[in-house]
Amino acid sequence: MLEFAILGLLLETPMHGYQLRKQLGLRLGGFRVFSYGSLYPALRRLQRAGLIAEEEAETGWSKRSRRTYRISAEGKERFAELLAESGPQSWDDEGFGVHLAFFSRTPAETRMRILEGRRRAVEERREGIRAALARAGEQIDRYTRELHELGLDTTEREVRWLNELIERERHPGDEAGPTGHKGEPA
Amino acid sequence: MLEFAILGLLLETPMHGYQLRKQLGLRLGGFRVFSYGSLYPALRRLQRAGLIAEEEAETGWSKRSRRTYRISAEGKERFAELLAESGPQSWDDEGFGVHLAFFSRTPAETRMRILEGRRRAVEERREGIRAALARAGEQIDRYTRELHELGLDTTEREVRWLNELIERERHPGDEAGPTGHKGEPA
DNA sequence: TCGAGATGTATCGCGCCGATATAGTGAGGT
DNA sequence: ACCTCACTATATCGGCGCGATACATCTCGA
Repeated sequence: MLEFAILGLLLETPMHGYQLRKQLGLRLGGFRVFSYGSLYPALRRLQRAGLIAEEEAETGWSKRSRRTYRISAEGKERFAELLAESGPQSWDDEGFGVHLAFFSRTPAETRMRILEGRRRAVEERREGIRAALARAGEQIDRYTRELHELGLDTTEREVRWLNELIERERHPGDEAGPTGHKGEPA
Repeated sequence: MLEFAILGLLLETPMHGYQLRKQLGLRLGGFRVFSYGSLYPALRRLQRAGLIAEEEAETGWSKRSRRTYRISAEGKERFAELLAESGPQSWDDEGFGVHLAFFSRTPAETRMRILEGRRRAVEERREGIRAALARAGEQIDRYTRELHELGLDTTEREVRWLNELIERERHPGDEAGPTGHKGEPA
């Protein structure tokens, strides 16, 4: 997932590690932050695989060491492949978020599969919570119950949110309304 | 976190790994599921540390291998320590959820610190999202914006939810109303 | 001038994940 | 009577990401 995100960012512009991490945080909207302990190893993996390359330091560097990375042709291919894929890793919290960050570049068909897969995953989580809430009945810890209720509310909202996105995917061109994503009847 | 949860469950009743995992899923309401690849190593760590012990198979087992674990005196002490602690690991999604699952056993003072720490963490995430939304302005990807808006909504709700819990901690005894956790004025 | 804070790269140990292997148990169907 | 399927149960492996930590440079204002 990190590698996917790195490729996506480097596709737009070359960067070095530090910038990459900031951009990652920005693009992912704080819902996910990767640490350097993940980032640098990931960069080396990508480099070893030939998907990214270090840029030559054209400017006459005095001291300060920085390595600017640029995506390679193979990297672009790989990114396109990853973009078109959908599977369990695109449905969990993290994978979905990262995929969504590059959704404009994602083929429409894949978008649909990811959205529906995600919906299924969230519905399953919701049912899990419902089950726990029901099974535990009266004897359940008060705080746990509250947490479950929050979880229920959150998952229900996300399902509704996904339904809207899916609906819009099905009827493109209805995007006229200014951010009219609140106020649906049900 | 896993070890904390295991101790908490074993405090109630001895169990073997498989049951432990199911209970974990149930108690945590599906918001968190630990895999066996985490569970069994954790059990061995706890056993090595002397916090849990394997029960002798009293019943004349024929074949089926199962190991029933029971919490030790040291384990109980350790659990009490963990219960009373609060720190960054109690404020992230996972840590908070696990802590909450044993909140009834948690000292009131610690409950307060955890609740407030969590609120702070969620508020920070919320501000991170707001910043990303503002900074990106108009040029931001449509889907990313939607995701951020969902995240904003979710974090705002969680803050409100936390405020209610905190308020109730401050005024114990007002628990009369039946699940009246919806419909607060602000 | 000098120190704080941002920029920048890097590594280490460890916890957790997903996949996988292995196998006993119990209920239902045919 | 037999078979198969789902469930119960334990265990390991490689790999990824985390938090902590270390180190060095650059920038700007007191």
